[in-house]
Amino acid sequence: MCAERGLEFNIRLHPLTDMYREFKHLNLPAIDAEVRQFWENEKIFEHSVNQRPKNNAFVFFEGPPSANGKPGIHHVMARTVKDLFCRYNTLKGFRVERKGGWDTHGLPIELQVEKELGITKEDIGKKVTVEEYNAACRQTVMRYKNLWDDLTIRMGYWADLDNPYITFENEYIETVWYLLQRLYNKKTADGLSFLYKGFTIQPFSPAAGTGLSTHELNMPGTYKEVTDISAVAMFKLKHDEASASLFDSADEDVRILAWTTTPWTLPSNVALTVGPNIDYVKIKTLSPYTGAPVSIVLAKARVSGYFNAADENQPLGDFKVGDKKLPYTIAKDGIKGKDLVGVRYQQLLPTPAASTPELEANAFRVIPGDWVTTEDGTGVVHTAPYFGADDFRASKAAGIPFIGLPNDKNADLPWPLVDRQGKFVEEVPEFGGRYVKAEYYSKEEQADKDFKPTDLLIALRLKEDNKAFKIEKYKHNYPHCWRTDKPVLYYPLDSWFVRASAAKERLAELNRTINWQPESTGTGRFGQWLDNLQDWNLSRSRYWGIPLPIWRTDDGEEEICIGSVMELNAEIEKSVKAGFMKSNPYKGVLTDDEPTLEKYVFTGDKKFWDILKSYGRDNRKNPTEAEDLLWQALRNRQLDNYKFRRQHQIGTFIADFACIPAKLVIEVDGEYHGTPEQVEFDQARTAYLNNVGFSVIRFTNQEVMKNLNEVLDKIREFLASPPNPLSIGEGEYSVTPGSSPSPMERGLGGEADLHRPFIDEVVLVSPSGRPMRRETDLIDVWFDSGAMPYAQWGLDYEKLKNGDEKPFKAPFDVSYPATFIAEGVDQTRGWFYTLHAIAGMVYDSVAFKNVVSNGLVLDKNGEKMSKSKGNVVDPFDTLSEFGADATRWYMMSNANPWDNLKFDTSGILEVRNKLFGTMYNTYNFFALYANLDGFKHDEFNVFPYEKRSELDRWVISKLYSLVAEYRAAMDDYDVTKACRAIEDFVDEHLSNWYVRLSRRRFWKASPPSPLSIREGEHNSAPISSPSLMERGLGGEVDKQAAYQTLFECLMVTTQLMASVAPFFADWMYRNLTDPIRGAAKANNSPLRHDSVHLTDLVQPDASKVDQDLEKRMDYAQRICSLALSIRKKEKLRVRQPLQKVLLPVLDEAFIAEVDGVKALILSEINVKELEYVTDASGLLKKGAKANFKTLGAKLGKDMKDAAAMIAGLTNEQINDLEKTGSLAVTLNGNNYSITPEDLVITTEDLPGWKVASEGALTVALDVTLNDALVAEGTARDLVNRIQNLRKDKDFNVTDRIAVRIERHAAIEAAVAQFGAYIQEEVLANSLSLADQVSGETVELNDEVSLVMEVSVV
RNA sequence: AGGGCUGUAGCUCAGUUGGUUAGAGCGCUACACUGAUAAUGUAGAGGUCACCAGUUCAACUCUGGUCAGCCCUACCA
Repeated sequence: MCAERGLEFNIRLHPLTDMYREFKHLNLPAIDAEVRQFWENEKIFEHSVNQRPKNNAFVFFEGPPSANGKPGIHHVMARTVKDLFCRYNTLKGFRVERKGGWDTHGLPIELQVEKELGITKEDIGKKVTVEEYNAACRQTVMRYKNLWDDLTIRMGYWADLDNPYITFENEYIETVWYLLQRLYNKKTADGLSFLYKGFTIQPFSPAAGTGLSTHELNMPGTYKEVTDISAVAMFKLKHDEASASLFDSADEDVRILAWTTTPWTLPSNVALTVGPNIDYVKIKTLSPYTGAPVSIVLAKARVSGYFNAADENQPLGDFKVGDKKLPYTIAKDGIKGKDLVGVRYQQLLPTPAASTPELEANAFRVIPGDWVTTEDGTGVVHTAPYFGADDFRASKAAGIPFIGLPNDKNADLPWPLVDRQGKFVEEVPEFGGRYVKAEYYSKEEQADKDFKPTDLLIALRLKEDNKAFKIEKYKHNYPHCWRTDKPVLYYPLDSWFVRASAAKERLAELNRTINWQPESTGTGRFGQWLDNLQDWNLSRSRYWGIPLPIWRTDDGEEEICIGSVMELNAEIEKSVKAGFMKSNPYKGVLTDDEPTLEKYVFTGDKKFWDILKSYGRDNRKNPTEAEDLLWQALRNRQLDNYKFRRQHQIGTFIADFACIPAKLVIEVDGEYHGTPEQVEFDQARTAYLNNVGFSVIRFTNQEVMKNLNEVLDKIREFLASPPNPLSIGEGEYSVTPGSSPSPMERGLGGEADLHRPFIDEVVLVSPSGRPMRRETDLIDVWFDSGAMPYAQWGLDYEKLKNGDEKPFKAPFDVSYPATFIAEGVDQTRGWFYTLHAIAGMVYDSVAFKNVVSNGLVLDKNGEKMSKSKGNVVDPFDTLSEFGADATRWYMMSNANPWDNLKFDTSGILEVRNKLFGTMYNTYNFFALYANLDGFKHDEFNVFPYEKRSELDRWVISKLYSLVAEYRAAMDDYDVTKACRAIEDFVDEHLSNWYVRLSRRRFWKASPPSPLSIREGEHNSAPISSPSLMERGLGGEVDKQAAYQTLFECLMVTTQLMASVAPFFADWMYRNLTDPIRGAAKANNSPLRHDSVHLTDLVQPDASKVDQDLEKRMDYAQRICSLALSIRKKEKLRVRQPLQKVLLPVLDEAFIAEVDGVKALILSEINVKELEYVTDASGLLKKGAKANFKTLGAKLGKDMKDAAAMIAGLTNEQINDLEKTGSLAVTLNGNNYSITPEDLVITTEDLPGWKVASEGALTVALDVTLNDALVAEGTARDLVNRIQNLRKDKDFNVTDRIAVRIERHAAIEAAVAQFGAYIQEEVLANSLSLADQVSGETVELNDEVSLVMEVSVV
């Protein structure tokens, strides 16, 4: 008996014995903790990556999270997907590097900072400086980094956290600049740059004086239902060649109707847009407000919106202004939109100051637009390009000029007629100076009884001038500025764009090579988005983000786009020479020859490790005077024989002098240490060194130079009585890079920062010698994330100088493009798009080959989780309660990752019980007996498969079918399918069939006892149920086979589970291999690895799969199920043996197949004989049903009649058909020949037997009992009762006992005939009947109770 | 508004190229088993496959439309 059995679960990393560990309970969180510790101690993650060859990479990109918010349960979901495919491919032998990353820029961070500082955007630069503001962002952005790291570790997400890329680092920013420069230099076939400045119509809040991002526009409550004044304006046509067909006579007043909900845009109207394929009509009617006769043009489908059919063809003369009935006549029908294109009209509300010849020549005409509909309005869209994005596009496409006040800098882009405060410019007649929206006036002004919104005034003007057809109030949703709560205008703003539209086709083409999971996201959401790709607006007028690296002269004539810090430096040097700048603040930043200590130390990054050393070497060569002086006194163990080192690396720092044995660091400060940043840096350094056990003594240069002896005395003093015991000798320091506070944690920026405001101070010189200033925009943070494949490595200046197309640091060359990425489906147009767009445009490549987009995590009622609803699930609580594995498995198996998950912890419980509980039980079962028998798996002495029993070979076959299925699903990135296949195997096949049927094999022959029946003698035992010999090989050999089979099942299943359930699988693996690992290591065998995550994934092995065997076993399972259901119906307990089961023969192979599993069946259903019935017996009554699949194709319309006919076939007809192989049939005059394949033949009945059937399979059971059967049943009941007593009394499994039973007629026969059997089963040395027994009273059945005495001998 | 996903048992989900008895697990009910035992097994009840039309001999499956939930993108005038 294992020493550990009976003890509570305890954590132990290394087994004390060479036995299999046994456990009392399954405790997944405890397993997590144990394995986590093991991974950390043994650096399993690092090994799992490093042991794989570099030239066999599976490339994964981490979509960086932003650490300014807390992680949620949905992150567990997303990261599980990422983690498991990385693990899976590691097991397949790939090297899977997982560089972590942090997204640090963006509006959410800025908004959070503004909230915390209590400021608005307008205050930046006033109440706080840009520098302070950005410093605050820098601090905020990593606020919850610790929580994130904790989650990463606890959920078992393997990623390199020590070495992340961080988007605010100079090196990252620089690489982004490089990419932008490539876009800038890239030209379309027409010579247009891929990075250009242009006008765009953007949401704009005049009240706040700022543009709004789409993010801001999507904030809750932004869209409000408002009532605006809408106008249908009448645009009077000019009579010319283009419009001639619309005129009946030259003096006819023909007008086009157009509807608007923003009348204030009418003075800016320059075009009318019609749908080219929409039908329009000309109607003769009267102007409703003036009564003047007019001919109007509008979409035919919209006529009913303005006219009542009853008024058609009524005399016009009857109408009086104010009448509701407006008579009309359709004067011309069948006008297509395209017929209207080119027709000119008179400007509706002219602004003389805005008039230009260009405008007169090219504006005020009808243009086409595909987006025009006839759902409302008139089917004609009033088009004012400055105030509508669609309008803007349509006008541009049609070559319509813009309208506005003359712009002397750019004649093509006149100033809008509405200014940035939302007022009409003064030059607009009648309305100049008025706010275009009523809401922009103060409450008092709006409350005035004479107050009229501008829209209304314009509408009234139109009415008066006979230019309005209909004025009415209109309710609709309109976006509002979330900050000021006032309506947003769409307004033209200067922006920098990426000309993505020019790469549209290529991007779509590249997309078709990507494997999307699910596919529909790629073809649907993403594909269609690409098909309608617009240019990418990069500009953001914010502060905390990557600055646009473009400098321009004031007139915009000369400009430069900077692609690296190296280039920036060169340009700054020129500028310094030209006198535009005093000095170069970026000197030395990021250049290879001059790495700065601060740069590398602050990033907390591993890559500086080596550089740090060389930095130290360089310092040694160029000591300061004071350092040199001190060194001369310390070197060569001069000072009390202590060995000192100079410029020595300790952790993440270079110490000026260090005495390792004494754990002392001596710093000699130069004058340059006076700046606040350096003081802070020094303090941080001291804190860090103290933290790792070093003391720091600090001297100034002066102290050393003037009083060297005093300095030396102080050092001696310290060495004499060091605060720390001299416990550590010279050797390794386990100081991990990254453990020092990094700048993001400390909020340091510094002058060499490429962010605003520092970069804004750079003024460059143009080729013609004029100053160039930076375009103040930042770039869209999405560009940051899309640039990560390149920027995570940074620029390699050597490659850059050599003109390398991809001048990025190693290992970029083997890390691009990604084999696999994963992220939430909400990233489709975010990260997925930006990755794709940049890769496609810059390198004509995909950025990723396979992508899994996962869905949302909703609460259990299917509602979105939100703080306000209070239904947010804390991932840490979940992990603590259920463990990482059950949570991960639940998330992957419950629904496809791309479907939304209704997160319900009862689902996790289910997974825990069903899968993990079953695996655990199965293992514990194995361990219990393996320990009892001293079984150890021997990798080099595997019992040949072909000699194992049917049952063993069957489960092995199932196992390797599972391996194949699993690998296929995983290779297809379909983890749900893979998980479910494993669940099915573990529960259905391994536990419920294999282990259940094998139980006896493990305990029966052991321990050896005088009374136990040798397998070979089993046939002579009174019980005639199938022997072990029949089931398998029997005896010790069979037992070894059973152990090995079960071991293999557990081991392989464990390995398959390892990707999704990494903790449990490793725990299981180690439990299974602990007793043999020593030997495995010595032999270098497959199980030598310390962790399952270091092993090689089991290969599919077709030779172990036996389809026929699986089919046989399937018969066995179905036959048993049917037989048991008969027992159930007849109320015959399974312990009661029955004499015979009958099976009608289905086909020729049937007998041979069932014979193979006959023993199993008989044992399982406790029946003595199995007999096959054939036609010849005459017992069978057959029925037939049509096989629709084969017959349907043959018969077509006659199918229904055929089905009825076949159902009516007699026994003889069916037998005939089977014998002759065909049956001629005539249906509805058509002749057909029916073959046996066209029928499904079933056995309907076996007269006189109890029958059950499923499909074609039928089972009949002989339920008659005789005395012998009853006695045997009773004997088994007795065994059962005695075993219960053994258990109640807590006897050991191996205890021998004596049994005395009260004499009773009901059991006499059983004991007389089956006494030996009973003794054998219950390990009884004696069994006797007595008149007087003192012991427990046990119910044998409803009528009989017995007293039994059971005692250990 | 457009695009996408989803809709099958009380709940969570399967359902292959269309084929006639639509499955699994959980839950529920009943029973069995009792050397895997705080386990396990068997059986039963439970369905208008969201709705409507169409194609077809035959539709959960294909087509069109409607409805509902969710996501993304959105000033349709």
